[in-house]
Amino acid sequence: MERIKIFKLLNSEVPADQVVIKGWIRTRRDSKAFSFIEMNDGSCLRSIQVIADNTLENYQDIRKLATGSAVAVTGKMVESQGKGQKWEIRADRVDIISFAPESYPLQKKRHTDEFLRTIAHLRPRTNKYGAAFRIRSELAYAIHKFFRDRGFKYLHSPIITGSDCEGAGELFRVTTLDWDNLPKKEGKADTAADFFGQETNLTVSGQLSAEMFALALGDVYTFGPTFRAENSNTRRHVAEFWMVEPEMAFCDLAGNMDFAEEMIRYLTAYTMKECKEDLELFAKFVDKKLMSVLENIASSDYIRLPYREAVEILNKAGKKFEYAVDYGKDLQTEHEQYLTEHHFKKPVIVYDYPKTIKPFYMRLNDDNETVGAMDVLVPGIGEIIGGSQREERLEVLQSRMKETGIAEENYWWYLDSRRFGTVPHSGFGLGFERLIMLLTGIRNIRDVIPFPRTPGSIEF
RNA sequence: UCCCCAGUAGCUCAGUCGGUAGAGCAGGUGGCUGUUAACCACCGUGUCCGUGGUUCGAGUCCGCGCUGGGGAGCCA
Repeated sequence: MERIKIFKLLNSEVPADQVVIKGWIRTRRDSKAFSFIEMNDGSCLRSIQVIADNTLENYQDIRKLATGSAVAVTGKMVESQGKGQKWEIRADRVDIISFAPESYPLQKKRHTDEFLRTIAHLRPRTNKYGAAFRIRSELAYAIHKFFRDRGFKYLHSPIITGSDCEGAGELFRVTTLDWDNLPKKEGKADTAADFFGQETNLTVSGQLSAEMFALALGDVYTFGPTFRAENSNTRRHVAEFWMVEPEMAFCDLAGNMDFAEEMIRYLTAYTMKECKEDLELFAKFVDKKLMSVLENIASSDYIRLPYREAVEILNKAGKKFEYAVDYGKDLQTEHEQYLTEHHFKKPVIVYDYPKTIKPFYMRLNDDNETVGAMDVLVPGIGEIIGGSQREERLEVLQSRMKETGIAEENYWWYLDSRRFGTVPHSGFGLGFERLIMLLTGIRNIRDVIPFPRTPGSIEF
């Protein structure tokens, strides 16, 4: 008989004569005449209750089943006599697939997130992490659906790159050179002898590739892993994370902001609808205000605020910041928090930043002083999206590269796009893990990615 | 990288003024009950993160280190 998933059984309207379920035991409660077994197969948050009668031939072994053991149960699904659940399985057979000994680290009680990080290979078996990673999976699907419904093409941008896009942080070097016997040239590693004949790194952004394809396919997006070798130790940073980067031809900054807002709203509403049960766990145990936060993000209009006005608001705030608010400096965490959590109490899109604090590819505004950049800031997380209208004018781009010390010869192909049929275009990057944090209320990024990579830590 | 905090049983923690450690949960045994992270009784559990020092004596005080966490910077 074919196995049926618990998710399907629990949502059934009618009883079933014979079903087979396979999963892991969460807890067992024994009676004189029978045992209650809570079984979970990961298909949903809820477990199903199995009644194992003491007349079963292997009942003595069943009594030894501890939390974490794997079993296959064949039986009838009937209405539960007890309170607390609609259905339960009356077992005709309980086949033990494997035992989990008492050394199984997960107990039927709450563990700290810190402890669970040390057993990241087992934590998806807990309610909380199971829910988080089901939501992660649903969100990945929702992202593809969102773009596909809007005619976007999915671009696979390279993971190994020779270019240092936007100098966005430290890079991970990729090499096949023998580190114990490094070929040298003039005292330095001879990168010409390396696999690609030059220095190569893991990508920090697929943006430049995406721009090339936006100017061919119209609207594209990338969605894949990204790497930053920054030595940052915060609850919002990991060295390997996933980024969503749409790039849209014939789109200006206003269109870019509209699209970013639409996307976050869509993904929030999608999660509220499709991940209801799992979300309720977070609303109950992680962040009591989660549902009203999500409601706010899904339905309110986001504030649009030029950088200059943001600085004015902060200066008039009458609040003493640790870092002074100064036109020409980037907004600090405390400034972003003030705007999103105190002043507006909703997502804020800050745009038109001074060119001095932004990379070369952002479009220069007519004031010759600011660029068409935009950051979406959300309460609790801070920057979740960073994007811009790209500089499509060849000469302006070239002079910006000169100003910022970027060598043109490495970007000849990028400049080609401005030589041949250049058009206004825009795009942004959304941190996938930060989105999951926002939607679940989980406070640490290490808890929304299966196996987090942080400085000095890559156990799994 | 900087600042702050923490590290005691498998897990979560307590440990007073410096006198060699104890609760709950988990585990084991028995009982009871259509139970709900069940309940009751009994049983076992320690490199007190490491290292050096102060002291008659250090889980406790001091130095250094390691690990974890929070905050900042950088950013998504």
